[in-house]
Amino acid sequence: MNDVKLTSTLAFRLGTLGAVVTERFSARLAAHGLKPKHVGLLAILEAGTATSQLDIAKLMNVAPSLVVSLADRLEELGAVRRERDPFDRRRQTLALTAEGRELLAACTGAAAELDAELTDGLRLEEVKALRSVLGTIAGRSGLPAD
Amino acid sequence: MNDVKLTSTLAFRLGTLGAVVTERFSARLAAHGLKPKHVGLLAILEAGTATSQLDIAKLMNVAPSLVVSLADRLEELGAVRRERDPFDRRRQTLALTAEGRELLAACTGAAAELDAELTDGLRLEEVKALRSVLGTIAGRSGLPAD
DNA sequence: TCGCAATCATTCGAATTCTGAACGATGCGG
DNA sequence: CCGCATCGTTCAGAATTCGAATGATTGCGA
Repeated sequence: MNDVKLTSTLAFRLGTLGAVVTERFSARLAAHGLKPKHVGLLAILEAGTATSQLDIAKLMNVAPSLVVSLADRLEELGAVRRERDPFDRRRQTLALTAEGRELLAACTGAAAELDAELTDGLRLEEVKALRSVLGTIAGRSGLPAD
Repeated sequence: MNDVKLTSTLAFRLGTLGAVVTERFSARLAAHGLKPKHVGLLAILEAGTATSQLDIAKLMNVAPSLVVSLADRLEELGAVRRERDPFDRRRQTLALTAEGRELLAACTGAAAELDAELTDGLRLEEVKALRSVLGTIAGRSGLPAD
């Protein structure tokens, strides 16, 4: 008989740990008036992976209508400008403003702080290995790998 | 200047990856009529970490009222029996039934399958290291460490 | 022993988050 | 020019979770 513990499976652990970490990240982001998904959108814009709202929705695995409200909020904060694509006026292009870059940097800093808490006491090589393996798993799951 | 990418922070990656993995786990669980939290509850019962609903709620970082509906569902499936604690009749203790054990085993198997998909192609030592590090991070975050 | 505050489970209304089905505007092939 | 697909938007509602109110029970202090 196989007596694997549920709590030691990656599936369960990544799920629960992900929820806890997101919660903590979200708490830090609250100071900036943002939620994790807002920051995820900013990161996509900075990476240049997508600019139209529909493409962003696909990258984020999220309904296009959700991108609308995320963009609304970000525009309200001056982090993002909405521009009609002149070559296809159906498309709304989202452009990162200078404030948007600052905001993203601040939020990335918050994430880095949280990282420091999470990995406190761990050996550097362990953390590097962790990042590396999570990167490959993420990449294989359709998420950005680096 | 520090040009850390948001997507490479553990905070963000654990969050997004956790969401994706939970989604996939949830899809497999649907065949058994359960959600991840139901299975988490069953795992707590099997581990014997808590039996009263309130203690379970604390362990799961969840409102007591949510445990009620989770337990309702599990009782409905015959996976769990509700018994009044004879020494404190305010307390409802949840007891795993034989079916509950089977169900948990099946769900743990589903998680293990998912693990295999996630770690396919990775070296065994990498996976072991991943489990180990995630275990310590989880333990430090108030989650079961093994 | 009586009464009162605390504890536990439960119910229920509400907040949050997200999706999916419309709809209008725009682009494109014939 | 017309039908049809695409994109953004709106909006109703599904899903999940919490928090406050309630009732039953307990334990404690006077």
